Amino acid sequence: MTPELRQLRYFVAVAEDASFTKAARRLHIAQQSLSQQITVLERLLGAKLLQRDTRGARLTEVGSLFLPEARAVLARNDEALSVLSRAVRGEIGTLHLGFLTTTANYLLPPVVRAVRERLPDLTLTTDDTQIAPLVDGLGSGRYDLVFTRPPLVDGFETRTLITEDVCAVLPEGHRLAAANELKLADLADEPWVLTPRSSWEPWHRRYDREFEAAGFTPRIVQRAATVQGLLGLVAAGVGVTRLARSSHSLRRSGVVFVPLAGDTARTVVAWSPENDKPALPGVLEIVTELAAGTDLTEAG
Amino acid sequence: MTPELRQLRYFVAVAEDASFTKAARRLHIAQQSLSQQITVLERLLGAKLLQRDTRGARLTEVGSLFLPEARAVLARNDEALSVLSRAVRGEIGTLHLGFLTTTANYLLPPVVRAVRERLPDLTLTTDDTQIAPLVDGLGSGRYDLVFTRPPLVDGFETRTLITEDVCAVLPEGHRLAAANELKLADLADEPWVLTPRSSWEPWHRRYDREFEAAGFTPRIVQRAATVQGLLGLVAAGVGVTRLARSSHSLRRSGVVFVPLAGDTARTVVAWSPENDKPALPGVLEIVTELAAGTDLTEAG
DNA sequence: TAAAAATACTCCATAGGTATTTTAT
DNA sequence: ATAAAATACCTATGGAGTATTTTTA
Repeated sequence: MTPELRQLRYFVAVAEDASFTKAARRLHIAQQSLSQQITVLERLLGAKLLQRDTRGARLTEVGSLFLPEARAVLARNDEALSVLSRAVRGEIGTLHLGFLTTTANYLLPPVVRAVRERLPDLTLTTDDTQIAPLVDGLGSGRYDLVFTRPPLVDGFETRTLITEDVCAVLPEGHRLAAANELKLADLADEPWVLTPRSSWEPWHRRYDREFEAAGFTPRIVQRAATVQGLLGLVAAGVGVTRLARSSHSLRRSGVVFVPLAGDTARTVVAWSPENDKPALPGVLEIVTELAAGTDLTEAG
Repeated sequence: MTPELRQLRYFVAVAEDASFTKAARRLHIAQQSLSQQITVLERLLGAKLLQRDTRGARLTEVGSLFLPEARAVLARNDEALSVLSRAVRGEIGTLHLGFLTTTANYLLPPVVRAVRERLPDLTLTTDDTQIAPLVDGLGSGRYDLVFTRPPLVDGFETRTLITEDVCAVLPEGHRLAAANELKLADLADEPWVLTPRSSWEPWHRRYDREFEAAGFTPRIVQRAATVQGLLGLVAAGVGVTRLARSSHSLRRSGVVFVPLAGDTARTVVAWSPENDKPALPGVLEIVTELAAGTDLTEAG
């Protein structure tokens, strides 16, 4: 049998006060109870720790060798509780961040920097990938927070970080390239390049509604899975497309971005409501403040 | 409130087995009791440590941060118990050795060497002084073991380490200096030098008896408190005295040691029967073996 | 439905309280 | 005679057991 922390605490108290009576007062228990507990402890350990006499109690040699040990066990326990408390407050731990490839470009560096500054003992991992594995990873717990573009799927919480213009993306020299602003309907007769439907159905369902609202069905001449791919096709004159303004940072030559009137795109941070990692709220707070205080699309 | 070691042990067991049922079996308690204790622990700590589902239990993030902490507390406790056990076995601790000045000369180095070799983690302090403070220190606890010459006073345990000849100490050129052996009565008419009675009454009471048995009362012409002092007086021709043969190591010129027939002196190690330092029996054993195996008076 | 954990209850071991005795100065 | 600890006895908290229910794959 091994002692309990309570008994070690009692022993340390008696040793410190060299008196059962004083120690009992300090511990808010009766002297008799303390006396009994120390007796139990000594029997448990198979060693006399204290020499009692009529003026109090003194440590035996074994007791004085054990005292620092008992203190160390209690101190280690305090340390454990302190680590736990930091963990509960979300100051330590690990958070896995996932970025949509197109947003990683400008979002990842300031986000990581801001979090590391405010929560230096929190370990962050980052990853950037396509929308489908991102959402999948959020559901499976591979990511705790993902930075992406809605719509996602039901069952996740989101918070909007950035709202930005959506632009028509035209090859340089295109007849509409000089316009200050366009409407989606202006591009009704253009050849289009878009991402494959399979890349993320929710996006494409929204596109469907928006094209329908603009009164046409786009003639899709080619598909490319990535924004870089789309930009390449536009630059090559294969067709036009429609992208958030910040995508401009991925390719600045051969293409022209013209705002589409009234068309905006949101960048959100999303998480699972079942994810109870204590660091989540704090990091969300940091990220929200960051987005409110700076134009993050400028970072790219 | 802070958890008890038992609860930490339970938590670690569940975490290791990822199952309340398996852990409960291993801990020899019912699953229901274990479940209840972990619930209490979690409420106590204000944190969910384990995520339960139908196939067992997994650590939450907070739980996995706390697990190594809990293990560390338990490990520190084991360490404390191991230190205690070494203390009880007398392998660690401090022992204060006191040597009678005249014996320190040849006894201290081999004793300290032998103890340090067999009990390397035992701290020894050594001191050499006159018989009176030595015996006083043994009673007050300032010394745990003293190496001295009997008789002491009642109330101490002793073990004989060395028995050696007692010699008449004569100045060089004395008329009896060439004898192989003398009797105490042969020195009845000599002028004597002795230690002061006040230095240690029990010795002097024995001297009284021995001189009486030899049929004379010595004519004491001078007193000196130390053996070195007596030897100086003898060398100066002031008088003769009587000392253990090993005292020869303190002064080899100007004096002659002639064995006194049938007269022996013992060197003992003494301790208080109230002294319960665990290291005492082991050190006594070592010292006794040392004395049995070597002629310690040769060391001087 | 099956396997695991949670809940409800019961029991009893023991921490802690009160009264008193013992011990050493 | 006093001050401290030990002892004896009582109470009640809570640890552990048994029976049962709940939950989820």
